[in-house]
Amino acid sequence: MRPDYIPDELPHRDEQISKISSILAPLLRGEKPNNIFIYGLTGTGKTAVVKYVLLKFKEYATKIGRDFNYSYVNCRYDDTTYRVLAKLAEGIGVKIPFTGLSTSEVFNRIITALDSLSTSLVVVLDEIDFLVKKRGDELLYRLTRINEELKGSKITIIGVTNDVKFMERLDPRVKSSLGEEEVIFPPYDAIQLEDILLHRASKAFKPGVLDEGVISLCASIAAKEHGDARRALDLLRVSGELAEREGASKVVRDHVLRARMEIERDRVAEVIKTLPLHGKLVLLSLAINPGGTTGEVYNIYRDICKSLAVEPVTQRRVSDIISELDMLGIINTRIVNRGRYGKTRVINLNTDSETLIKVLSEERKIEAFIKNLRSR
DNA sequence: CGTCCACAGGAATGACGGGCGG
DNA sequence: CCGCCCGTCATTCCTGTGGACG
Repeated sequence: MRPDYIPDELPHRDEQISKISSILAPLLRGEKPNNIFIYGLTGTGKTAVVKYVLLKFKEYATKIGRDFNYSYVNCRYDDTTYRVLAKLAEGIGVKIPFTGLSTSEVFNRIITALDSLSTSLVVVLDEIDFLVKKRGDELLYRLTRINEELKGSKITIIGVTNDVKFMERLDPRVKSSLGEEEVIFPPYDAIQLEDILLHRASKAFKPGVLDEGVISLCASIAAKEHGDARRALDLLRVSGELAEREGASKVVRDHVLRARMEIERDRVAEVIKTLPLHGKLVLLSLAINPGGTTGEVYNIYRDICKSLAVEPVTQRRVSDIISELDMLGIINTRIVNRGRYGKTRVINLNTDSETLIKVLSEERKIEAFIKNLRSR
């Protein structure tokens, strides 16, 4: 049930699998496939499909004696030019020290190795938007042009992202090269999610331990949250863990509902932990006064700052903090025009305010303030 | 029909701390 | 190893805006 598990069957992704396969087919004839750009929201199976297809290709290629190599790089974790290149080198069996070389030296070593190997290298750049956001598209540009320098081998790039606007930020030359082929992964609907869950559950759970309706409940909850299969699987897994912890003989619907709460609380707690102090204070103001406008929230925020003897930030900054909280999915904002009474944002919580306050009270500075608040 | 409210949100700039690269 | 650069948080100043009100 873990998110990094790659199943041997991927329901409802046949279309994407066959499309990617046909794009990569030239590999089996020893030719260079087009570069591929893959787009889809989180939990739509992008990574699993790409890994799956490459695995199958590798198996088959080995069998028919048409070998090729591939490297998988997750740019969220390997977010420097050096580390991406090192991963890439790893894919063709070139050892690169974890530090000490200049990037151009690594580049040269890769080129030399590729020339002598005369193979095809497929590079998967997962969450490629992270790389570009941090380093720009220079590396991408060089990678797309590398084939011109190579004699023996060819490189194919598969870029994966969930950022819609990603392509717009690219250099046009990189854009046209990377976007030779595009594959889109639509979100799953509730019925498809149910299928996926059934499929996985048959391997992870003993027959009969899942009560009736448990799977469809997980599926419908996840479908409402943008058809994210990872969320659906997490929900089922945590439900199971919850039931196990309690020594229950069956996983019932109630476990799912509680698992949902637990996941939500963990997620919120995780986000809040990394929030800067003023982010937390603004969130506290929001929890005290849900449904308020920016101005109202700012007044409450200032009061909180005063009683904590903290210097408040400007309203401009608070406005940005609210936007950030919105992006993180903790709150919901809506811009309203109230004519004579101005234009502002109405802010609603996405999470139960009690939960928020409970999590926030773990912050030392805020703890006392909340105790005080409670006693009134 | 023009005003003006209550902000949204862009641009320029700066302090600061950590990590990259030479 | 050390300086510089870059990302983050923040300020200041600013222009933009939909519609109720007079």
